[in-house]
Amino acid sequence: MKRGYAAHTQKQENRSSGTAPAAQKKGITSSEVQKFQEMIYCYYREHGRNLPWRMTQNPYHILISEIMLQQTQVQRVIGKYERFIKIFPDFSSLARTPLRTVLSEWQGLGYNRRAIALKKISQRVTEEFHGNLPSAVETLITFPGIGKATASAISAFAFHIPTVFIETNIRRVFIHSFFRDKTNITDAEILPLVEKTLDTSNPRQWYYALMDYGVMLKQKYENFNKRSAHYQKQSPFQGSNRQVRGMILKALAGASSVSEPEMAQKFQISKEKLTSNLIQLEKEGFIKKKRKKFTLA
DNA sequence: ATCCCGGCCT
DNA sequence: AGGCCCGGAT
Repeated sequence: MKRGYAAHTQKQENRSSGTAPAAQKKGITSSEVQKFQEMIYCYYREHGRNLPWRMTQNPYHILISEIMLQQTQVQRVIGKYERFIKIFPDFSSLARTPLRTVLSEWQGLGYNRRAIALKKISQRVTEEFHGNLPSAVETLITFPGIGKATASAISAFAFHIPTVFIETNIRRVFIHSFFRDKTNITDAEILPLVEKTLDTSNPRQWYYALMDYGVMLKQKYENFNKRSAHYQKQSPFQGSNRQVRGMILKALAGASSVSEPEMAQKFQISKEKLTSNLIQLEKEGFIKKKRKKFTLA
């Protein structure tokens, strides 16, 4: 956990307190803002994580990392990220790569529709934006697989724009620091605090610090996010369609084509369940059926 | 069992 | 607002 941090993190000495005047409107004083920033940055100086996608300003690399990191733990992304950007070095490369090749590389990350989204994003960036990823949140959210959190993160990390957003680590920090004895906390309540405490002089570093602090809180305490109004338990994986879809795509990524009976034999699930999942995957553009055999699209 | 630097569809 | 989409590490 203890590790050196990148050179850019040392620039924090002379950051301005540009958010201070606005902070006094809603229940948090400028001195409270300053104290909070000090605490977060103090932890970051000691324990900040040095992650591969934090070493770059390349919008393509940051996009890949942000999509991979959606509901996927850092440790699992690290290995995949470096290999992925080596094999597909830029937007045009990913845009012209067959989906089956991308999906093969995606194996193990989960939520495979993200691979389709990345390819579509790459195609549109290549065709419509001359290979340059837009920097504005309002534009980024028009791409498939990019919602408000991912768009804001990309905008802050790749373009140094002081966007305001919440993801799971940020949420945990604010619940812990500002809503100690409250339950059912909505993101709408948290968002103004995110805005008021944001270090607008270096949003990239600030959000890195905030997230690292949130990771620490989770390791050290119970998960405060259970007090979020948006918290919900995940449905069981065993026996789910997610499991079946994963098995199908894994089988097709490892072979040129597989028939439905072959899959039924291998997976040991009901024919109805297999068929409905195959149909759904075909509808979503993952797979194709040719002469009774299925292949990746 | 629980969670992950969420998005999308209904 | 609530359900679903993946898979692995703890």
